[in-house]
Amino acid sequence: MSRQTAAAVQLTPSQLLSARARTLEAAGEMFRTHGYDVAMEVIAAAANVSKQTLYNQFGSKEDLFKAMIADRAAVMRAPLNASSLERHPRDMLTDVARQYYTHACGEHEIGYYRMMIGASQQFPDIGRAYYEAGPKQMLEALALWMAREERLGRLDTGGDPQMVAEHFLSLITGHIESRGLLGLWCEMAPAEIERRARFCADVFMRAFGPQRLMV
Amino acid sequence: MSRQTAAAVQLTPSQLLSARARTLEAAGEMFRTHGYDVAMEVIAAAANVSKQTLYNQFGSKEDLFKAMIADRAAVMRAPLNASSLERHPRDMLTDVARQYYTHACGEHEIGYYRMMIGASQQFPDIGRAYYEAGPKQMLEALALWMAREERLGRLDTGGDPQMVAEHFLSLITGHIESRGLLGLWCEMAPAEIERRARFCADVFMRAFGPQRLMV
DNA sequence: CGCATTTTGGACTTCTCAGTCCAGAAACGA
DNA sequence: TCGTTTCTGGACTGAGAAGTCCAAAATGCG
Repeated sequence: MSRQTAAAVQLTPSQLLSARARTLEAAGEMFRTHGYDVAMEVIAAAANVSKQTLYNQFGSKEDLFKAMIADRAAVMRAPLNASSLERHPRDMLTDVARQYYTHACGEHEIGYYRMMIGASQQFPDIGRAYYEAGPKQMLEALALWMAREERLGRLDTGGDPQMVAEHFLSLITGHIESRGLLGLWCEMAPAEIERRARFCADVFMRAFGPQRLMV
Repeated sequence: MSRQTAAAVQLTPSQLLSARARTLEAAGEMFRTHGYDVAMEVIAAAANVSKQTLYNQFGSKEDLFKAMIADRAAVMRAPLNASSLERHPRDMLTDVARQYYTHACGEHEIGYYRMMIGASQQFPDIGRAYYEAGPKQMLEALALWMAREERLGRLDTGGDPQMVAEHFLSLITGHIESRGLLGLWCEMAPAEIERRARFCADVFMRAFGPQRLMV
């Protein structure tokens, strides 16, 4: 409704994107909140575009959905930046957990995840694509880092960094994700985030720190 | 098709159930494999019943769905039986993990879980009901047990058995569940189940066993 | 057996939604 | 400025599915 005048008044970030990118973003938003069943007319309205244009640009609903997924995949990248690689394992792990609790388990992200899960029944290849673009990346980066730390004698994964990395991620995400997916959302206060992040790192260090003690 | 003659030949368990229970089971099967979007006609066919009967008995699709959920909820019960409560923590925890890997993360169960997640967007109260009938029960039983073990000096949860129980469940379920929900299913061989179950119990005992050592 | 209830199949209505068509408006390139 | 391309909105088609109606068949009960 304010599309014509907005450019003259103020440019929000989304208005700097190409028309196609804006359309994909709106589509993502609609798919996220309404599921795949959302009507094309609704998506068109949300994107401030006519239904015909949607079909001109993307061909079909299925293709629009897949284009949106592909667009999203570029966003999810392994958040293990080089700078944090040099820190002490405990700090590094606390940071990973904190990153997750702060950015990756909000209502939006869980909404996308829920949508992917729903879609993976209808389009099986989408589930795989999402896994490989998201969790798997993260997992591999973490396993690589752990293998290196093990060689440095700062961790002891018993020679299976892959499995240990897998379980560290589980430790962080498991329960929060379950609750979020079922729609039981409760925002975590910063203090709670900090407490949980430290807790995960502590558990991990007690189990895989260098001075392991058999119980 | 074989409904009329089967009774004379052989009674499978499902044929001993009441008509209503059989209908609900078939409905569950269809909802699980096709999602909430299955046509009522399809459900009727799967239940060997006419569409009209479905409406006579359940009123509407939504009501049928909710009746099916309520029926399922009775099935999921906390699998912490009294007998295993007396065992050493490590054995007990290994057992919990083994139970999960053996029974609770198969294609069927994950399918139901996926369906609940999808439904919880459409019917928000269903997500909560499922959580409280399933994961929450399990969690509370585990936390209770941990608190007792802590009083006996066989565990050291640092006074927060609730959070520790939560993270133990995460440890077991997290990654397997993620993969399953996205449709990446890979059956685990018994040896793999055993290895993972022991691994989880070991991690836990190293972190929360009585002789904790600060790293 | 005979009456009441339930089930059946299948036609029917109504609604929603993917996808198409088209004529006029807008945007764009030279 | 002019011609081409793209976008728009709104009507339209066709398919699929929820829910209803009904007369005939089956089932159950006294």
